[in-house]
Amino acid sequence: MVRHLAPLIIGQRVRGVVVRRPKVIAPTSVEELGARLTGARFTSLGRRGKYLVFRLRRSPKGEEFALVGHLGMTGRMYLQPAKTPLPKHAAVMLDLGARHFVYEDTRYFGRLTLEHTTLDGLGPEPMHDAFTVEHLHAALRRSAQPVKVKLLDQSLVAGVGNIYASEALHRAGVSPRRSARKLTRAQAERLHAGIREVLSEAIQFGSTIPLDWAGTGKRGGLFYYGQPPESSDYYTERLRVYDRAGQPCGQCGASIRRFVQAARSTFYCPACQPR
DNA sequence: CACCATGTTCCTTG
DNA sequence: CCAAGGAACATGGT
Repeated sequence: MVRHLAPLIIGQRVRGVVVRRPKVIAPTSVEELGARLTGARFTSLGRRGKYLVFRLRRSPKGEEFALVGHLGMTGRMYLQPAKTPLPKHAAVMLDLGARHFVYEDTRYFGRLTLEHTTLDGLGPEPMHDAFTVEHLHAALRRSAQPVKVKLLDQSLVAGVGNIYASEALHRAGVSPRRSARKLTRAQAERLHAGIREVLSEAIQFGSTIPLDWAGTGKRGGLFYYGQPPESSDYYTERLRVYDRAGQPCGQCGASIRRFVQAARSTFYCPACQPR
């Protein structure tokens, strides 16, 4: 998403701001967001964990400030022609002149705010050098929680969500039920590799297929993980366990199982990931 | 009607 | 102070 949006918005000037759901900009107020953004230009766009970090400044030599976005589970961010009406669940719209930047979110779990201190609590980027096997192993040792639950902790490593937590554990051959502190060094190594593999492939996948950035397609915009439609070369199945309960494991043929941990679904292969 | 959903934060309990 | 568990947030799909 960052790679898609960056060239579209960098250099663009915000002419106006419309907030339809004040909740998503909290604790920033509607007045504050409008005052800060109106007249400012985007200078860069980056990402930290699951957060998008927009940088803007109000004049060529003015001080940069950050606008932080998060998509929650159903968020979408895209540009559309200025004349196109806003979607039903548009949360925020930034008027860029000929085009409008739209943040829509059916469940309104996401954010687009000037508040950025939440970034300080994030763990290392999984694809950066700071995320080492040693870091992962040491961080896991401090908790008795099941390893799957710990992978969702964004202070341990930033950016692994519920889908990829199950996927990474399957690649590592580690049971999601295993207590984090009981992982061996060898398991931590495989999990470290599994996390990087699954994220690399997901990013590769996302940049290879024509994603529906406007979220208007049937398969819902940002990414797709269901059954591949009959006549499409794009949507080859890529998830090995997530949402595949009852289906055979691609590695061993055993039936994939689902159970609930910390109120989230976990999927695993009982044969490849024994307790 | 019941249950499920890609996430985070807040509250309570120990 | 911390860890852990559960509810809350809000809407739509099955």
